Amino acid sequence: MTESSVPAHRDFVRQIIDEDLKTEKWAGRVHTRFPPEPNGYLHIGHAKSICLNFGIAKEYGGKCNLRFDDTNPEKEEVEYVDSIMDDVRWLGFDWEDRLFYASDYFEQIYQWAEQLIRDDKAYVCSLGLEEIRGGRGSASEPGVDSPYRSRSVEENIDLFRRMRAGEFPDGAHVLRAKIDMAHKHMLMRDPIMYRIRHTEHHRTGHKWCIYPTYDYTHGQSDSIEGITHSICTLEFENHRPLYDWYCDALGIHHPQQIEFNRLNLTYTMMSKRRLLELVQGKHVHGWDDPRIPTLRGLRRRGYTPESIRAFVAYVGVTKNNATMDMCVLENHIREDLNKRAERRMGVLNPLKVVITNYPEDQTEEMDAVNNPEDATAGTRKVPFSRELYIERDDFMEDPPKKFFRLSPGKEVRLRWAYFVTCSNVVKDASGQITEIHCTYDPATKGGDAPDGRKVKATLHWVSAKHALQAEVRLYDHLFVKEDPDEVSDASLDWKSNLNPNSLIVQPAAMLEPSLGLAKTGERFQFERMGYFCVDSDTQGAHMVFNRTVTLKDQWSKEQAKG
RNA sequence: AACCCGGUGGUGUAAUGGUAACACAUCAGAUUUUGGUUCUGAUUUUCCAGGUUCGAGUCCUGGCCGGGUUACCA
Repeated sequence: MTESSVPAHRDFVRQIIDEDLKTEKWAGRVHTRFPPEPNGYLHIGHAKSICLNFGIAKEYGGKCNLRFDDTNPEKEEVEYVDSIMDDVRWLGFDWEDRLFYASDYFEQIYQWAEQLIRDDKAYVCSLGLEEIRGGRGSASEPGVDSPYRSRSVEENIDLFRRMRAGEFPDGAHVLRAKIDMAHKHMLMRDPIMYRIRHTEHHRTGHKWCIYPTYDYTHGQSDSIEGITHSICTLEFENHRPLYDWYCDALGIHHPQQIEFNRLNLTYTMMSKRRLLELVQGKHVHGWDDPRIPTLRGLRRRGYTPESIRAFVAYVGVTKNNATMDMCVLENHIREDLNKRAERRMGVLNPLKVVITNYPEDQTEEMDAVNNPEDATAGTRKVPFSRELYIERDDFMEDPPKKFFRLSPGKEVRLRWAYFVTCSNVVKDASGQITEIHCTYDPATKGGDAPDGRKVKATLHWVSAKHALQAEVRLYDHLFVKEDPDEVSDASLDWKSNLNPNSLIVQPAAMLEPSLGLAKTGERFQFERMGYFCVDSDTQGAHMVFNRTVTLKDQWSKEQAKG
């Protein structure tokens, strides 16, 4: 599972590359690329592609390019370009000097289009959008040839040049490949190569008013960059014949397209379109909302790049439709943070405790271990005094059998401090517990009983007068269903499965004072509660923490059983 | 519907014609100054039917089921 170890198992993509190296298909070269369209933010599904492409390049001593697939000016923006570069770097990958844009190749791609026209493999079609669709036929019936299919090379070249020159309005003409209107692949029935769009492009401005389509751009871009293995997701499998057709028709370097399965996760969704809908519909607070699986969201939530890389390596690469359990992702961040995160005490839902036999004005500094998994993390001092806060869930007046924590007459350990026994429960007029009274055993200082007696539970606590009050945001699954698309009746859609409790804010959690020094992004384990990180909303003394993930919790499972 | 691709425990991934395995999840237990961590054990698997073979999860044929595609998006 560790990412440094060389995996014994070779997934099918690596097996293909092994074979290519053996047969010297590419003269020993391995060159991949990660080709995002800058029309949205990257999510953990993209992380799989990034790790695969950059990872393979690294393993084989090859190269991986970052290339923006920016052929549709209507949807693409610089904002996305910048965020994508930032996310790829954050994940831990480096494209060195190989930052490219498909739009850099527009001139070459245009010249190749003229070449195809001259070779009688492309023509300008002046049918309208609906007519083109209609003419394409259907799965059961072949399409019919466009009346413009037999235009002369001269007329095609003239028309195409005038398209480029801006003589025609949007939609007046398109350039189509001349393949076969009866082909069994609908995609091969004279696909569109160029469309007229009088739209400003985020990089080329108004230089172009005709833009090439994905199919007529992607393989050519790969070819120009000398890519050997063009790795993409399964939904492009159908496009491979076209990819191959263009490379062959042009007679240019012809990379091999390989398709792998995309990552799906339970209780969330990866669709760019739906993520956009969540953001624009204000169902979440932006692209970096810690509840959505964008890389920025996960980052803000407290996920480390290491944990995401390890997770992605764990899920593997196949051609199966696969949905990973969210708990597997959560286990990876737990595993990472268990080793690295220092422990602190934080009471999320405070209940006042008075140690009645503890001196009024006394304060003691207790020694606390920072990380039991890492001796080099050292220790810290935690102030202890007569009035404390403990977790409200750690006390029950009338506990069930398997409840080990504090209840009347029961003795528990306060971590790194003393054994205490509950002597009294104080309630308000409505019967709400307002505070509890305990006595402590001075002989148990530090948390060990010299007489060897045991307690069943250890509680975290914070000294009331030393406590740092902070806002803590508790996150849960974005959706209540494993599969957000599962709805009880057809009038409902996936949004009806949004979890109304995916964010619960604790405005006044009580934290141990050492946390006041924590910086934005810093991660801790709040003992017994989970892993937390300092949110970017932190302003001076007003600190905000995000819960990355809870600790595994046997007691909550016990409770769920009823 | 057509075309393309897939079906191995609950989930994901191995086994590359030779004993079906690993991880997570679930359950039970041990250890524990976190009901965390760690450790031990248990439960549960080759879609179906034929064929080839000494031998099939793997190869072949036919079915069944699931997904993708059928855009002037990528």
